[in-house]
Amino acid sequence: MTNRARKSMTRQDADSRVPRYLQVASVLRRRIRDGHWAVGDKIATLEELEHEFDVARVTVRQAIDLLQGEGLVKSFQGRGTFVIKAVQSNRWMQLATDWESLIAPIRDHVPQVLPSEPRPVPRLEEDDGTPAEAYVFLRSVQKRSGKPYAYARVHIAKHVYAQAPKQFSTRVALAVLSEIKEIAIQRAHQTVVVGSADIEAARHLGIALNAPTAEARCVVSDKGGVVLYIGEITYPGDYVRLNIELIAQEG
Amino acid sequence: MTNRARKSMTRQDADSRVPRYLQVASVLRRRIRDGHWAVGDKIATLEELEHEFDVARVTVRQAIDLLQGEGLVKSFQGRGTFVIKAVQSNRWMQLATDWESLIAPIRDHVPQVLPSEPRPVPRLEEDDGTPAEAYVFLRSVQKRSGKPYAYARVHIAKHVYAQAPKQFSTRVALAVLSEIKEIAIQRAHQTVVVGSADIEAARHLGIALNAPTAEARCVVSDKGGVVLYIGEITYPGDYVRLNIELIAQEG
DNA sequence: CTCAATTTGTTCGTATGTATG
DNA sequence: ACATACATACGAACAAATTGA
Repeated sequence: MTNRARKSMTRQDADSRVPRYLQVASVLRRRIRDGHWAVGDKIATLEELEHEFDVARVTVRQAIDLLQGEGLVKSFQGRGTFVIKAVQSNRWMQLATDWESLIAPIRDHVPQVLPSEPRPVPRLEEDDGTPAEAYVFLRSVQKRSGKPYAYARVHIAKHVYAQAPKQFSTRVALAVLSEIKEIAIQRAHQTVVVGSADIEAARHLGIALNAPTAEARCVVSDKGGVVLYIGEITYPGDYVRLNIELIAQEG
Repeated sequence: MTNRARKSMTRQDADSRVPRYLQVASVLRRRIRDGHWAVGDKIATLEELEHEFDVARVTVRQAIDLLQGEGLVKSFQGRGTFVIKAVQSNRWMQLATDWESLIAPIRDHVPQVLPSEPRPVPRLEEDDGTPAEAYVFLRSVQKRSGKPYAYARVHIAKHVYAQAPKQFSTRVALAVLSEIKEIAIQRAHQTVVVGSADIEAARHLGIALNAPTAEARCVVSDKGGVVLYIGEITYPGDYVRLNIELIAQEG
């Protein structure tokens, strides 16, 4: 590698061994997605991009060839490279921030249940509550128009599961849970972190190993503080969006 | 590439051109981080990993060499590879879900203000409110023990900025905003999505181009529905954590 | 119409990285 | 550790198409 290339590297070196042309490609893809360049626009010239990213001509080309393969842009000799397609309109799987809006949209979803052996209950955190005596473990994939958008690993307290076993294996667990009259939910909370796809998640969501994901962990407990439900749900990173009202609008 | 390797690839092919040994390394790193293997534990054998990831032995070694370079594990001929260091304890920069807990922790933070030319106000969405007449644009980086954890681009309505210009250039804008008595905040909301670092963000946060990030967009408006503040804040993905109470616990 | 500037397309040689068996 | 194949990345030079003066 030349000195010039080295110079532009900082301490991200270690992580940043992702091929340069892929890095460049994603930045360009993002600019198109974010409307920096609209459909019909001419994007920056090879030379400009060369300088901006401090890479060789051929490397920029390689990136643009990728986008061209995706049908996003088209290059014309002597004229430039033009955006010919907008990207992703069906984005955003809304992640809920309150119980009702969490349940409502998934009430009628039909998860595709995956075969699963029992799995030890994930460690509960201080705050979560006290564990139930036994749990049933379920795994499923949720799809929307054929595309998977969520991979769920769910533990349900055995005595809860027993009240509607068929329901739990054909519908979204949280929806079922919310409908069982016999149980009184005292608390439900959710933690969301940015993660990256492990082998399982990559397979079930059809994304690359290590692709960015949002990992939600939802815990529901009853009046006694007993944890009834623990759901770990992985979403592809580019689907998820969270809306949070910090100070709510009045009327 | 051999047939064997090809076989294990699905449609993620396109994205998954990231070198295999890097993919393997991150998965292993993650397992250690998540406690799948604790300090002192022997991790899976080369042979097991070979089969799990369907790569050649040398490729697994390459991944393990990386971790060894990071001081995470150590291999012993004839014995196996052992975890010798836990990873990341100071994780989690809590992202707030209500106004008070958003403000409180950053009240005393001292942002490092970056030079910046004026920038057009980002497009407001339907829901956001009506724009003010003019905005002041500020950029800053927030650090914690030397490490940057947030890169902020902020627009503040000019008439608000004018009430405490010095404050705004030395303290976190939201904190200042919340203290100005003359203005009545009617609404504040925040949107969080999973993104990836562009050139700017990568530079200021010291992470790799395209590394996963959390992108928060916070909008504050006054009684008249005029937008006083628009903050776009980028966090490194592995710092951010959101806690959401869906059904709050009572006393 | 010609000329120069701009911009993409193509090719060569070289070096290093990745991955297999 | 070795031999092999292919991918990534650089720089540089030149070709070909387009545009506008």
